[in-house]
Amino acid sequence: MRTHLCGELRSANIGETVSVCGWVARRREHGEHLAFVDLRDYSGIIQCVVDNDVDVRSEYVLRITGVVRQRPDGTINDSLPTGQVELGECQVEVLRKAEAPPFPIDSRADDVDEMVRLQHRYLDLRRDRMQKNLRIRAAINSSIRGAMDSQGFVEVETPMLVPSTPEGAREFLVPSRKEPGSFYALPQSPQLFKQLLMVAGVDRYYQMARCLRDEDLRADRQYEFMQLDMEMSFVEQDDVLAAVSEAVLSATEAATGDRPQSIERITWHDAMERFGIDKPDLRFGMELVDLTDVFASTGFKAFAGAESIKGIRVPGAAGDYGRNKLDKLTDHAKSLGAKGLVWMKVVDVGEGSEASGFESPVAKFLSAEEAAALRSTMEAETGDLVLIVADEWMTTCEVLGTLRNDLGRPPVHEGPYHFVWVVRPRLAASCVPSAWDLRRRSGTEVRVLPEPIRLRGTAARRVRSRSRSSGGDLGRRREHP
RNA sequence: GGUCCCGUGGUGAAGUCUGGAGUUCACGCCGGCCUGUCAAGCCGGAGGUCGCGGGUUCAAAUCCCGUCGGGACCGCCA
Repeated sequence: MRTHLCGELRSANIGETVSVCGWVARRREHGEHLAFVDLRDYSGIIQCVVDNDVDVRSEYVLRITGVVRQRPDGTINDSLPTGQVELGECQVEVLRKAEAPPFPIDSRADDVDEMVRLQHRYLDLRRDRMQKNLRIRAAINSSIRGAMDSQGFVEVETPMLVPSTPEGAREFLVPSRKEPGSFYALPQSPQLFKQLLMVAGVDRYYQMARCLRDEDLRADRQYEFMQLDMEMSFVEQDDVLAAVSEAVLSATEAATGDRPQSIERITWHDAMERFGIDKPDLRFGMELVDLTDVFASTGFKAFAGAESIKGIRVPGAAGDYGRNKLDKLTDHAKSLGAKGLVWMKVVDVGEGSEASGFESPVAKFLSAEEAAALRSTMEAETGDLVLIVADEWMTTCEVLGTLRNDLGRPPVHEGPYHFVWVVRPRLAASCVPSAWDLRRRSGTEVRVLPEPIRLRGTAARRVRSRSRSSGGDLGRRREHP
């Protein structure tokens, strides 16, 4: 019925007689015997030159047979991949007429109420953006399956109709026909039964699993979503990370066209030290800088004796922050648990300027040596804004980590992606054994490190753009851990 | 379970606080003009139970109460 897709016609096709099928994206009339029809299919748009007495309107389904020809000088459209050519001598066959659509079938529909889009889902999905979403998703799933298959994983689907499990999110319930009053539960996570597969010797299992959770919605949360679930036998942590990394890198390549070199690894402790959060966004700098040594013997009361003093440098931001905004930042820091926030603007040293090189309410409490050491340690330059917190280690890290994200983070979807494994998570909130507050589930294999006593798990989580996107752990499998 | 916001021609908004004729803007739609446009241009036109119900008022899109629908957030989310 057709010889080409609309979006694939190029200069190389000039002179060929082709047939294309698609929907009328737009019609531009120019007089009695000239009109342009933009025909659209999932691959793109091709401009067709037709006689104006042809009765076609928006979203009519057509088959057009014509000759590919170079567009006349001055009429080339660089914003279209097919913009060098057009279809002439067109024979137009109306396959199906259409009513005027309730909303534009292009990017303008992004602003239309979602309920309206859902009422006419077939029109919404006809849009370029939605077509691309469907195809990217398919490509990602395919690449993940390829990566898992090539590493010897066996895809096994686990049951959807199961008994309820006590833990976790609320489950959707399905009434039983044969036993009135009884219900099946739909799995809120796929790992039911998968350990059976390990015990049975399947060795490597995976599943593109649908998860169903009957929890209240949020903008980024749905009742159902997909997870890559996997389980491996006879392995150490490196084996697990390597296997998942392969799937992640393949999926990224499928989605973006670029394959990251690798996924770097950072310990939980380093993540807190450098970024103040256990899911750091590595797309930008502004790392936390430790200043505890700089102020080890300071006379400034707010710093003296603090367990941890750290700072972040906001490049060139001094001019953007007046007293009012800085007061709000300080209040924000306090609401996050800090005792206070010290801000310092970096100014020129020398004639007519602050002798310390800092403009700040607390500059006068710093010695010349401390000011110089602060400046060099922070690698601060004129015009920068330096924010300092002195508190208990965890508080210092978390407060500055939050400020770092608030002040420096790019928009969520701004690439390139920067993946990182966070390993050796801290399992307890306190280092005092009597106050241990276990933060992860009990199945995790625990290694107790000496001096000082800290619990370290073998769990790992993968982070992308500050969002946790995967996690897991090595379970206890030995008689005596 | 809770807090807040929004429902106005097919679409998106303004009008609501401070009541006074269904008023306005952009897009779309219909008709006309137009031979190189490309989210074409110019001229004209049609199209609305202001979500629904009740109340206040001489008068309600506008104020009050209720209700339905949608959204954001809190709780919740191994």
